[in-house]
Order: sequence, then structure tokens, then C-alpha cells
Amino acid sequence: MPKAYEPKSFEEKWYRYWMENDLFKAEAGSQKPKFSLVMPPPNITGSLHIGHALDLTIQDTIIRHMRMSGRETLWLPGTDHASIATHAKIEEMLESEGTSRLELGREKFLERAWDWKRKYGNIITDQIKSLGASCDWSRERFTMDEGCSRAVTEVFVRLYEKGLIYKGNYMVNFCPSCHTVISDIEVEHEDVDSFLWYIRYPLEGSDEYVVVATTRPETMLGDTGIAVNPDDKRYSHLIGRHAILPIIGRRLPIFADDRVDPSFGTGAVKVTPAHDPDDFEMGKIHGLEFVTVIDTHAKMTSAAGKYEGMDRYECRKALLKDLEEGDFLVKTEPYKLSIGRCHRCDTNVEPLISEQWFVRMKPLAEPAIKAVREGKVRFVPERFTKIYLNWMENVRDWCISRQLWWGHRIPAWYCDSCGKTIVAREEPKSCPDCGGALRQDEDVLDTWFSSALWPFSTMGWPEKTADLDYFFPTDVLVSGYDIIFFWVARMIFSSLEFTGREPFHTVVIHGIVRDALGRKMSKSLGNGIDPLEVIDKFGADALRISLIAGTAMGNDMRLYDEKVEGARNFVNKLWNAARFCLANLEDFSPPEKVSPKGFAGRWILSRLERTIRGVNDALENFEPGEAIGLIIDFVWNEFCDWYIEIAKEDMSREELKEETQAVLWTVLRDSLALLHPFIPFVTEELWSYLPGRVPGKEGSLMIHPYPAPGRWELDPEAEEEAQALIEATKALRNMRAEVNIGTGRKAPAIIAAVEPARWEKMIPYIQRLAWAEPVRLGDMEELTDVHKALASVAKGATVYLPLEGVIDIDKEIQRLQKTMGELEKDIERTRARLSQEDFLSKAPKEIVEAQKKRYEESTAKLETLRARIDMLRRVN
RNA sequence: GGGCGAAUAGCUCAGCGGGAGAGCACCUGCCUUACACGCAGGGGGUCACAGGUUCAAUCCCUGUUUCGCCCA
Repeated sequence: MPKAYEPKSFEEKWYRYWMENDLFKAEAGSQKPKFSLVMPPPNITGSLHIGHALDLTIQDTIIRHMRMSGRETLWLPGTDHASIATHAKIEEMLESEGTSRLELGREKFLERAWDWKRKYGNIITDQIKSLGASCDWSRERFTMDEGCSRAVTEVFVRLYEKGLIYKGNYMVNFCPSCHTVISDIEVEHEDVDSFLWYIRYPLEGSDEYVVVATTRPETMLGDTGIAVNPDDKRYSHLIGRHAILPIIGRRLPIFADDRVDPSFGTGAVKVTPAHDPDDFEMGKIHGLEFVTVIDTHAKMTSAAGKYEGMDRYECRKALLKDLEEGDFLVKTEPYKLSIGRCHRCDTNVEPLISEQWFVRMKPLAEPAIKAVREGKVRFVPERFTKIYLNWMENVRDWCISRQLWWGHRIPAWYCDSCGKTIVAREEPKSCPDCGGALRQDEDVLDTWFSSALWPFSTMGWPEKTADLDYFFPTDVLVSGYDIIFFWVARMIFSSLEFTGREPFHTVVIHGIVRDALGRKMSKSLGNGIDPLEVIDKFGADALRISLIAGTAMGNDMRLYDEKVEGARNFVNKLWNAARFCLANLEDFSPPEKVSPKGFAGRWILSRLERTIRGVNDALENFEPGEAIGLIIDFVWNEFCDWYIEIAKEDMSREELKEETQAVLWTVLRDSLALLHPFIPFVTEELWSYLPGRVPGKEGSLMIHPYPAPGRWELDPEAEEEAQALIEATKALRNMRAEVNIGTGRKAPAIIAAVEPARWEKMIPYIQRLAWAEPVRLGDMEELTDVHKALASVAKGATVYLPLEGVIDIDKEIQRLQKTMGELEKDIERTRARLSQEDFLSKAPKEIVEAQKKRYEESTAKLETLRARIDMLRRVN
């Protein structure tokens, strides 16, 4: 075995081993209770980023824990076609080849896209493997594969037939750069510093004018009215009159509408029904003309007159110049305004009127709200429930069509002769009404329309399959809070609508991984951390620990090298602890039953039991950070720091050797098992060296039972004895450090105990742990005049460090007084508490008892110290 | 404008009604035959502020401040 943890030497080997032995493979219809998870499908365009690594690590921890706990587990992986992103990628590629999708045509374009998918689409799945993800690759799915596509069509047709999908002309968000409409939640709002331009509109048949303020002057070319608030006295005389649109010369009716905020600008607003959502509403109500002046490429249309062909911002510049020259521009003032940007490309979104497909959300949202309210779907942490409900309760219709080619093409056909629309599962040959030729809708569906079906489309829905029957509904869904609306919410209502079941009963929400400075990782900042590089440098297990430990579910976390380094150091510690154990287990074969007689063995097993209980509790509550923390603490600070050191002593004693071996073996075995869901590679590697491991795949740690509560005896007496030993050892080490006696250097020690008999067996350990030689044990009552020594109090004993030569009495008294000071503070607090009637009567019994015990122990220690100081003073 | 989260050691963060914790950093001493990716010892905190509930508050409630996020 190598002297240090070298992840590269075994990670690949074990993943291959698990795969070759089908250990990730789930069996539908198994006798065991099932536990299933679907993996949020990563994008085929992307490579594994640190957010995936976090998401996957949490899932793998959960699924491995459940698998070891005896469940038939399915973790279903797959990838997402990512309509916009992939489409853009292919277009980019075509552009670099000097061609374009329009030149190529739809069919050729799709061929290229599929080629691309086949070539690069699996990069990410291979990367997932390097993390150790134990998902069932035999069930891997792709949102555009045959089955998932059939589910999409089925869902579309059913919703359409139910009247829950409709097509219509509405104001939508158009991304001029992606050149497609996007849904409301794909628009990101940001406050930016801009201006408010005040423009003078002359009144018809008069020298007067009305001044309107606007944040988007270029849209004025499409103005078809002016609105004021009905209660605004300043403008009531203008209602019913007309203004003349500068430059264009259009007559604009002036009307009242209570949507107008009188405190905005001058209180009079220009109305551009074709380019603003509020104006769109007003335009419909007041029967205004709709003049589109900006097209889908964000260029000015012919209706913009001389500005035709200009980009919207170019037009703004030119227009403002013209307005100024024509004396129409009254003033410009700084203004903070909220702009909408495309989620994917950051381009300013353009509100446009366009004919698109929508999902009617209200009827679908209702059951989805109910399911969460009734606790049938539970969010962890709970606070995300409110976020979900708030969104679902105010959800607007979902625009699902996209002006792209890569994706699920909308199963709608139009008859050019009679105008009929046919929505069907199979392509119709001709118009059923008039027999005319049909043409399919050019658009594809929003990617999220297909991922919304993921939990059941992947299991074969709408067919009745064995997987669906056995593994659906799934149990848990793990996801980041950034896609609660995009994905989680949509899966819930889709599943309820089409399967009648909740897709999962628990949604575990995690935060996002940030850089060392707490910044969100982004391509533009270039601050992304590549998980593969981290794995290469520190190992997958180290990365996994650093993503899980020390963070609470739902909170953001920072990641940086020092953190991973710390995690790696723990794995190395485990490695070496195992190396020590194994080196001492060469002639050992596991016994039927392990029940140590010595206090040390009883102690560490008792601590192990407490750890097992804590870990199981934490995992049940989806607190993997808490769980791994408990194990690390146990392994490092109890097993390594104390038990192994004690075992070194016991191994040298023939009568204790066998028992000690059994304990070392047991604690190592259970620790590896406890750790396996978190750090699968190194634990499986170490497991393979463990005596008693069953050969073959049955012996894999992956399927070894997870340590469950009740495995070992709690032994408060042994814990107390160990505590006393540890305290005495620490007291001695402390005093030695005080007078610069280096570690390893032998120095005598004296222990004056209340019950010396109980300390006799401790002496060899104290000798070893505190480099004490010789150790003299005496009765506390009798051993009171130890001169020329430093003293410390431990539980039930005074510990002396005798020194040759003269000790500095004043300094020693000072040191003891410092300890006394701390004790006094504590005693005072407990004393005050214990003297309160209310405390004694109202506080729980255990608390009162604990306080009493604490008071007594502290007072005893204080008394000892006081006596010691008196003695020193006397001698002096 | 509405909602959510954070505020705890120099830094990063756990904890959360009864003794202020970890890792890193820092200081001191050690290559002690598992581990220097380590060992031993140490310093360091009015748990943001102000009220309230309680026998008891870092933890629960109310308000305030600062920062971050989501929604409109």
C-alpha cells in the first residue's frame, strides 16, 4: 500500500469494477422496497461544471446510502437537448464554415445537429463518471430520443385537446440575438442607469403641446396614442383631443386610463401598443392602432420611416439628435430603469407582438399548489415552499414555441386551403376537412417542455412499463434553487396532470457554488472552477467532501483550493489510519462477535455507536454536511488521535492483542461503510484490503449494509473513564509544553487520584500518550505535598509534573489562578442558577441534574487548586 | 413595492433554548516505527444593534441597520 492517498491509482479502476459488475443497475419489480431518483439532465452542449458536481455529489450520497440500506435503488441519468444553446452552437459552427442554417435548410441542419450530439453529447456523461456517480447507465435517456419525444407529442396533443394549449397573438419577449421568443422566466430583470427623455408632442390645431417622458424614445415611432390618469387635473382638458407625433406626423388620440401613474415623468405618457406590455393592454382596450416599428432582429421596420433598417439603439441616437434639432426634446434626466435581458445571451429582450403557442397555466397550477400545501411534495429546506407557492399562485401562461429548429417540432399542421389547424400524434396526410395540403408548424417547443416530463417520460410513459410501475413516482429530487421555476415546478404540475401522481415526495434544494471571493462563477469573469481539474489535483473523493462538508442545504458555498486540500488531508488521514490498522491485522481473522472487555475498546465502540446514530439521523433529514462532519470528527479526533494511540499500547500486550485487533478491524470497517456514500472510491479501495472481505462483486462495499443504530452498546462508564484519561493526558502535555519539554522526551508524572484503583490500568496509556516515565500513582488525600512540580486538575485526579531544580513558584501560582478564574466564573453561573426556585421547579430534571454535577465537579477542582496554591505559598 | 436569506474567532463557515465550535491562517515545540497531506501545545469571539417572551436566549418573537438573492 502506498504511504499516501493517491487517488489516480484506483479511481478509474473502481468505477470500471462497479460498472462491469452491474452494481448500479436497478431491477424493476425487485422484492426490496425501491428508492428512485432522476438526475437533472445536463446540457449536451456543456461540460461538467462545479454546479453539476455539487448536485451529483448530493444525489450520489443519497442513492448510495439508500442502496446500502437495502433499497432497490434507481438513479436514472440522461442528457438534455438544450434547444437554444445547441441551436446556437450549430449555427456558430456553420458560420465558421462560411454557411448558414438558412442556406443549409432544416433537414441538413438537423443532421448536423444530430452528428454533433453523437460526437460531443456524451462528453459530459463521461465526466459524470469521474465523480463516481452511481447511476444506472443502462437506463440513460436523452430528451430527444424516441421515447421522450413520444411523450412530448402525447402531452402536447392531450393539453391541446383539453384546451390547455392555445395559439395566439400576444406580447412576448423576443431575444433578437437568439432570434426566438422566450418565456417570462427566461428574462432576467436588472436595474440599470439610464435616462428619462422628455419629449414635446404638439397639440393638433394649437400652439400648445403636451410633454411626455419615455425611457425608450425609439419606440415613439410606433406611438398611436397619449394617455393620462383620469384623476389628473393637469390634463383633464386634453382628453379627447389629439397630439401630433413629431417627425412622423401621426395623429395621436389623448385618452384617460387609470393604469397611468401620474407621478411618472410629466404624468402624460406616450402609448406604443406594439412595443410595451402595458401599452399593449391599453391599445386593445382603447382601440388603438398597432404599429410595429422594431422587428425580431431589433432593427427598425419600414413603419419607422427614415430610420428603417437601423438597429434599435442606433435609431435611438439618430432620433434623439433629430428631436433635439427640431426642438422637441425638452430635457433629459438620469433615471434607474429595469431592463429585461435574455437569460442565455444577455441581450436586451424586445417586447413584440407575435403569434405563439401557450400553455394555460391556471388549471394546471391548482393541483400543483394543493400537492405542496398538503405536504405531498415537501421542500427541504422548508423555506423554498413559500418561493414555490408564490410563483405557482401568480403563474402566467407559458409561452412554449421557439423559433428554432433543434428541438421537438410542434405537432401542429395548417391547411393552406381552408385554414384549419390540426394537432395530432401522427403526421396527417391531408386536411380532413377539405383534403388540402398541410404544412407543419415551423417552430419547436421550449426545452423545459420536455424536461418537465423527465421523471416519467424516462421510464417509458405513456406506455405502461415495468419501470414506471415499480420506480415511479420517484422519491427525491435534488436541484439548485435557480431552477425551481424552470424545472421543479413544471415537473410537479406535468406529473400530476399526466400520471395523477406527484413526481417525487421530497425536493432537496441546494445553493450554488461560488468562487473564493463569493462571486458567482461565470464565463465572462473567467472564475469558474473546473471539477475535472480539482479531481486531477486532489481526487474525486476530496472534491466530494469539500462540496458537502461545512455547508447547510440550500445555502450558497464558496470553493477554493485550501478547502479541497483540507478534504484531501482527511482522506489521507483515513488512508493512513487504515494502513495502520491493516498492518496490525495481518494474522487476524474476523471473529463472530466483537465485544471488548477493556475500557478503550468499549469506549470507542460506544463513540462509534453515537456516530452511527448521528449520521443516520442527519442523512434522514437530508443534512449530508452534518453527517460527514460527524464522521470526520469521529475518525480523526477520536479514532486516530486517541484510540489508535491506545491500541499501540494494547497491541504490545499479549492478553489484549486479539481484542484490540478486533476493535481496530471493527472501527475501520464501520468507518469505511459510514463514509462510502460520501467518498466511494477511497473507501472501496481500502475495503478491498480488509480481512474478511467477501471475494467478488458480493463483497463490494457499495452493497454492504450501512451501519444502523443499535449496532454497538452505549457505554457511559467506559466513556467516562476515557474522558478521565484524555483529560489527564492533556493536562500533562499542557504542563510539559509550558516548560518546553518537547514531545517524545520522557519526564516523570504523578497522579493523585480520588480513586487510585481506577487509575491503575491507565498508567501504561499515560506513559505512552504523555511520554511520562515514570508515573507514580497515589491517593489524593495522602499525596498533597508534592513539591517542585507543576499541577493540573483533571476529573477525579490531580496531575503533577515534577521538575528537577526549582520551579518558579510565583509563575506557577499565577498559572493555577488563571484556571481558578475560569472555574470560578463557571461555578458562579451554575450556583446562581441552582439557587433559583424557578429553575429548580421549571427546568427539566436532566438539566438540573447536569447543572448540579457540573457545579460539584467544578467546585472540587477549584478546591484542589486552592489547596495547591496554599501549599505552594507555605513552602515558599 | 413584495418575499427570502445572511450577519458567530483574522478568513471561510457549522451550530441553534441550558457549558461559544470546526477548518484555514497565526504563535511555540516536534521527522514520536499509520500519516509533515502529520503530531503536541497555544492565542483569538459583548454570536450585527435595540426591545420582548422564558427559570434560562447566539438560538424563539418584534423592530432597526448592512449585504446578497428572488419576484413585480
